[in-house]
Formats: sequence, C-alpha cells, structure tokens
Amino acid sequence: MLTPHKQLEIIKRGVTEVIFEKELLAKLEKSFKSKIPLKIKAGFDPTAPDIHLGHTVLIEKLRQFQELGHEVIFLIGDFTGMIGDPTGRSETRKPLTKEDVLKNAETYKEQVFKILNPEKTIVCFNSQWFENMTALEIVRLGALETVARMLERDDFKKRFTNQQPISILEFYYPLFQGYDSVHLKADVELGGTDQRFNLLMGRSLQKAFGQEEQIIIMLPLLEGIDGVHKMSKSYGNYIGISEAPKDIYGKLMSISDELMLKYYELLSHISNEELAQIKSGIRDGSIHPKKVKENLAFEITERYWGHENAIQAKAEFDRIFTAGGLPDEMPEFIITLENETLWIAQALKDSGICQSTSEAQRLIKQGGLTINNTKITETNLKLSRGDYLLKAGKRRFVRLIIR
RNA sequence: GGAGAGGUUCCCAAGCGGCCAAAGGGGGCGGGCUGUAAACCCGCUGGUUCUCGCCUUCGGAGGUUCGAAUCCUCCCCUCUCCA
Repeated sequence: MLTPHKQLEIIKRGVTEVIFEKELLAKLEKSFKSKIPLKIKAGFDPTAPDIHLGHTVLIEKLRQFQELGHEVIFLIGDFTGMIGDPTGRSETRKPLTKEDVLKNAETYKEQVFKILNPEKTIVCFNSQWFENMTALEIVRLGALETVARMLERDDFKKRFTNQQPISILEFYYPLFQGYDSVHLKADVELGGTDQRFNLLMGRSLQKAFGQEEQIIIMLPLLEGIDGVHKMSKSYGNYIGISEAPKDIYGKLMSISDELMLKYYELLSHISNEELAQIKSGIRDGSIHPKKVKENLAFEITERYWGHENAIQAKAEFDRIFTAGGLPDEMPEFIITLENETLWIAQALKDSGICQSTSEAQRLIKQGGLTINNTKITETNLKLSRGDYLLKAGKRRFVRLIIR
C-alpha cells in the first residue's frame, strides 16, 4: 500500500476541489495504520442507463481509489429514479418502474465494470433503505435543514428568482442524497462540481447523525463534443462508451483542440509529464494537434473496444475523411416500387436520411446530396430501380436499393 | 382563499385584428475555409411530388368577426404578493 501522501497525490490529480484536504489526509493515515480501507461513495442516476465519457471521469477516479486499496461503493439512485427526478426542468420526468430501474442498473454495471474491478466493487441501491423508511422518519429528515439553506443552492435560487417552479419534492433530493452517506457511513464522496450542494448536505447530515463527516472530492464536469455544455444525453453532445468504435473515434476527432487537452487531462491514462510535453509541443508547433487528437481517440476507443477494433475504427476514419472514401458498412435500405420511378425526396424520407420531403429538398438545393459520387441539384429527380449510394452531408451514407 | 403577471414554432424571445408559417437570438442542418476540427463567412430551418396552391401551428375548448397568435367566455398550468 502506498503511503498516505503518495495516495493523496494520485487522488488529487484532475480534481477541482477537496473538502477538506487535511481531513482526507487524516483519514488516509488512519486507514493506512489500521489497514481498514476507506469507503468511497459515488451516486449515479439510473434514468440514463448509458454511460458516457462524462460519467467516466468520476468512475476513473473511483478506479484510482480502488487500485489504492479502498472500498468503492457504486450507488445507484433508484429510489429517486422511481419517483422521477424533476430537478432543473419544468417537465416532470416519467417515473421509472422497478423493472426499468433494474434493467438500467444491469446495463450500468456491465458498462462500469469495463473500468472498475467487479470483484472489488460494492453496488447498491438506495431504495434498499428508503423504501423501508416511515413517513415520520422522512418528515424528520426535513427538519434537519431550512428553506433558506435550500435556496442557497444555485439552481434553486435561480429558479426562484426567475419565477420558475420548484416542487417540495426537489427540496428532499439533497436530503435523500445526503442521507445515503449517513446510511453507508461514507468516508469520501465523489461528485461533479455541480453536486457541491448535495455533497455538502451529506456532511451536514452525517454530523446531525453523530458521524464523522465525509470528505468531498469534486471533479470538473466534462464538456461534451460541442465544447460548451457539459456532456449529457439531452444536449446530444455525448460520447457513449457503448457506441460503435468508429463513432467513438469519429466523435473524439471532431472536438476542438482546446477541448482535446481537457479530455487528455481527465480521461487519458498518460502521465502528467507526457501531457505537459504534448502541451508545449503544440504550443511551439513541433507536434501537430491532429496527431495528438488521433492518439486520444485511439486510446479511448481501445479502452472500451480493444486494440483490433480501435485499429479498424482509425482506418475507416482515415479512409472516409482523409481520403474521401466509403465506410466499411453502411446502412442498407430497400424500397419496393410499384410505379416505375421514385421521387428522390421521397426516397430520402423513406430511408430515414431526412425527416420530411421538405427537408430532403432543402438538402438537395443546398448541394448536400451525392448519388454514386455525383452531386445532385435537381429536386425533382426521379429514381428508377437499381442500387444507389447516397451521401448526405459529410458523414451520412446509405445504400439504397430500389426494386 | 384573494389580487396581479404569464403560457408563441426544438429552446429563449418579439408580435397584441389583416402585410404572420409568425421578427431576433440560440441550437440544428447544408455549403465554404481547414487538420474530418474549432473559430470565422454564407445559406436553410412546419408539412405537402413541384418556392404557386393547399394543410396544420401560437396552453385547451368554445365564441365575436369577411378575417384572430392578437378581442370575448369558460377551463388547465406556472410564477409573484397578500391571507
């Protein structure tokens, strides 16, 4: 086992803030002496069953703790998921059924264990303790915090001033999350910087229950491939770890250079020294950013899909974008015709390339459609039976067969 | 319970009787430029076999009018203040 100071050094890598570092060091020392591992908790929302690179920032940190010999608790917030988390949006989410939650949890585990060691990871669900709570106990939880304190939370405050609704239920969320830490007697909780309030709630509840307060480790939110918003499904700017290798590779190649460096910092396993070299290399022009990006895309693709798949993904990418070639496989769409010809816009709609014939016509007018490598400009084009290779924009390919 | 303010196209947000398929911004899509990027520039952005016409859209249901997102009635939802 590494010395507490050495451990601290590894833990702090990439971290935005630790509350409080001194306490963490004390815990690490105590654990080092007693040989009792620390309990590291991180909670996940089961409503989004697909893990993307944004989530993995946290999971990679858990992995580090695990490698340092500590006990990692992967907490699935199924209780909150079942009530339907209304946070942030006016529209209430559809409540998940128990089956949904369990199914999502399975998917979760499968994906998480590509990073964590399944044998050393404790997976638990917070419904285990919340379902058996009495109304009285829950109400009492509410007595532990004030409304004024709740309104300190940034997103509550914002919505309050903007005259947007806040349900009472939402006030309970931080309390529930905090109570998880009480129940688990967590030593450390990991979370994104946006979780600050909730994480602190864990501390204050633990204190109220007479426990030693957990250490809070906050990690930066990873921006999605748009480079602006945090990575999330609802922004459509995510890279899911279960996506096809070529998609992971391709999406990573499309991020900006600046963002690429952040990704390196938070996701890559290369050392700090190597990263520093890359940065200075880009700055003085001795290294081409594209090459650096290729390495990143390769590393991440390889992590989730293995070496062979990563090589193929790269090869295909180079072929399509650098050489302007075609992908290995493309979706095939077969249309059986009753008449002699088919209007091109209709074909584009039917094959799913465009949402509507209007959109299809726009695409054509704007010169975004290629059939068999020839640019099409005639919106009235009729296709007769045969095989066609359609390319819409830069990266959408479909093989269309009309019979 | 009472009094006000609001609900507009994917999002934000104008419009307040015809010139409104509805300004502007964002996002998205297409083109240019490039390293396939980012930034930047240009264009498109309800549907419909044709840029005409027609159809559907401005919380919901009715009504007034030649004509309504715009006026009236009732209802639903949100916010604020008072109790």
